[in-house]
Amino acid sequence: MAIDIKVQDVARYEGQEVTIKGWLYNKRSSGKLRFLLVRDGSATIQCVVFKGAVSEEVFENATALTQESSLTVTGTVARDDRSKIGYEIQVSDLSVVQIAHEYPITKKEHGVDFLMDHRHLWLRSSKQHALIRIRHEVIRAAREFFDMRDFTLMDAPIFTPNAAEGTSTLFETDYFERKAYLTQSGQLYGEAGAMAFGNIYCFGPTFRAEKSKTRRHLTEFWMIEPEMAYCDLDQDMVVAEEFVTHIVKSVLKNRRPELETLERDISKLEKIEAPFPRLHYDEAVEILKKNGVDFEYGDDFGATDETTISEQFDRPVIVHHYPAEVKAFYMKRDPETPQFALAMDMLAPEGYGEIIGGSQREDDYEVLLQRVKEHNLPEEAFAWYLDLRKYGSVPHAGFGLGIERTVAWISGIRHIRETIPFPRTMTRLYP
RNA sequence: UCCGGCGUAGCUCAAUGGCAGAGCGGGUGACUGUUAAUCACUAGGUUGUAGGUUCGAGUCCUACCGCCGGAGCCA
Repeated sequence: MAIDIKVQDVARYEGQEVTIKGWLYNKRSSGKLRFLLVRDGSATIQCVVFKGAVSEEVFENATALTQESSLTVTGTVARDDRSKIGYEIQVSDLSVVQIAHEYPITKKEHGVDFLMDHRHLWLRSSKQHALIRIRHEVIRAAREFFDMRDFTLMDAPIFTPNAAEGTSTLFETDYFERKAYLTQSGQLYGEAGAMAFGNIYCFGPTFRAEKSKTRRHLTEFWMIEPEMAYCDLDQDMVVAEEFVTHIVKSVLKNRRPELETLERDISKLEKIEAPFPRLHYDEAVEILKKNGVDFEYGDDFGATDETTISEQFDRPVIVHHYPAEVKAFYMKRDPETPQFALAMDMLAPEGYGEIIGGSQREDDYEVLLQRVKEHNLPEEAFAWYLDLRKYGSVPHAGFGLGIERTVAWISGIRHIRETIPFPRTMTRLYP
């Protein structure tokens, strides 16, 4: 009796009769032979149908199979040096589940728009398969990191009544005759969690209505955001660099074949080790000046500035102490140099840009109230947030890591849209 | 929102202002070891839309639509 197996486990069944359930990835033929490349989601294996070894009906069925038809195959696992995975299956029986219609994605090249229109099918191809599995590992490792350190998972709401940093980039929705906005960040709620549990993290989708059309932007992206009570900026940076190191090491350990499928230069990832270089804003500006960049002191860094800075290092770099003027209202100012915020950004190497943004939060009630007013934010909407400073306020800090940018960097792919199953951009809402 | 590029067969692309083509995919057939198999035959077109210039427009001009890349903003 044949055993049901997953293709990835095929080596354990050499010489045995097995059954695999999958889809036809490709088919080649030569006279009385049919070579069926069958994928089952775990891996792909070549199944050889020889006319003399099967019934006439089975051979006819094998001949009639179209690309992506679903089928089950029974046969003997045999070692074969010509196979990329070392094994193939000599077919004894085969049954067709469904003959696929003409499959739109062919073995030849396709344009991005066409592939994105067929994203639901494109996910079956080897490169997309590898990317989604690396994404899974990044998320698994990220949660593992905080779980191991006894952080409590406390997710933030998606519908929010107000904005953390201005309303211009918010998606507005109808909420029973009121307005609600899709969240841009779980952070403010995370701060409530930190005061309740000490250390928490939240993980979920966030939404930005920015009219950005670059390879680093999505309108819907996933963010993991720890928030820690009794934590200052220095401790925040230590957690951030250990966190990113853990994620990279996990992907190297558990998803090496996928990195190879993507032809990632693995040696670059092997250099990622905490501590990361840290630059005060002033030092980062110095680097820009040295490289002849035209930069106005006091501004935030643009995309090309970030690339110039990160190119100086072979691992992620943390820039801290940004001018308070360009940063969010909730960030605490450095008591010794109040023109700077206790903020930090982590820039990924190889020009992948900012993957982490974080800060120590303002913990003084009067100062925070003043900031809310200065930024013309509705005071009543932030009453609950201000409460956190009235009832046992403590120094606290946190950060957010963008999953898709992290996956893009680790995978070495150019565009962020392939790092999420169904990307949402300014121009893409289908499928 | 601004700047730049592209739009021709199901897909990827050709075509000096002068007969609209190839490869892949589809169909039919050949082949006992193929690796994006190969070979032969075959079907497949309102050249993004609307105007304009011209004897003649896929090609030149104008507008619009769609997509791509970048800037700003950000993770």
